[in-house]
Amino acid sequence: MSNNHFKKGELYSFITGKASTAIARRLQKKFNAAGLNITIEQWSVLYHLWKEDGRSQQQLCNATFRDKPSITRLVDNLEKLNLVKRVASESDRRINLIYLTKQAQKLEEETMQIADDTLNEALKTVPPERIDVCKEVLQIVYDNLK
Amino acid sequence: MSNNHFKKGELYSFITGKASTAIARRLQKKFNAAGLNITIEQWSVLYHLWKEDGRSQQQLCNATFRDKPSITRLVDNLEKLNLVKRVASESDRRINLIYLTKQAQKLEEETMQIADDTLNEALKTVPPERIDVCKEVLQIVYDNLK
DNA sequence: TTTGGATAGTTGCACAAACAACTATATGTC
DNA sequence: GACATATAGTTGTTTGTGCAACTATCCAAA
Repeated sequence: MSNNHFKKGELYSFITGKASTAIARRLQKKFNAAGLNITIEQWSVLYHLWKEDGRSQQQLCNATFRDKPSITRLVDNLEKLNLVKRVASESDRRINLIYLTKQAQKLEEETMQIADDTLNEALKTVPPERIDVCKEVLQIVYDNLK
Repeated sequence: MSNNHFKKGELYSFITGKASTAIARRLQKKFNAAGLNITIEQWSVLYHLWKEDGRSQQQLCNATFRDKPSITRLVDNLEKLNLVKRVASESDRRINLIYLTKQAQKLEEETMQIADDTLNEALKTVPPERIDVCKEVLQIVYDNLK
């Protein structure tokens, strides 16, 4: 019978995700301080396009764990910022393939460095093996619920 | 020198908080399925009022890790739902003390049970000692950045 | 070949978050 | 007491999220 392990006082942070909220806020502040005019959510879309350019919006939904309207609007805003371009698929006209602009390609290195720094700040006092356990637990949580 | 421990592929989930997003969504669905007409964010405010009723909005900001405008609007919406009432402090007229209504008091048991169930689903396959490590790491992250 | 169901994407609406600018009240110092 | 400063809360704007309803396209079965 699983772990009736959580006392009331403990469940709150898990649900509200205070840690990831804190990380995201710090990262956003660093982006702003660097004069980078993008949101964390926009960055999370770019992140997956840097890994593989030309994904469809639906693929971005799966990758970013967002629903279709959210991606529609993130892509809208990224297009306004001239960071991506929608290109209709030739083989299936329902599909938009999303491509990075040159301007967006230039952002990869700097923003990844900032993200790296942010995580090092967040985790600087945590031994690597405990980080690994934490990552694994969060992955299991995600797999259990997704 | 800290842990240059994160390879690119690993930092994404930490930043985006996929696990806590998944938990929150599942909890929201369960609230909806139970006919409970409240959001997770509203619930998180009620949560702290159940622990101690009559807190000020500023205290709720600190407790929920939200800024003042966010709390103003959450309290607005909770008031519309007849779940809390703003009462001007006698000693300091800048302060609103927020009190639960009878209707909100009735929600505590049911919603806490649902939250408990949700976390048990999320963590059912995770050994307790690993959960503890994960909680500690997340707490440290929060303390490092808050 | 038509038709019915699935899939990709968009739009409208309500709610929430972050930031800046604002009002009102309190407090400490001269 | 007057003034500067700090604190509590509100409002406006932009951005993002979740849901439902919608359009367009594809595909498979009759």
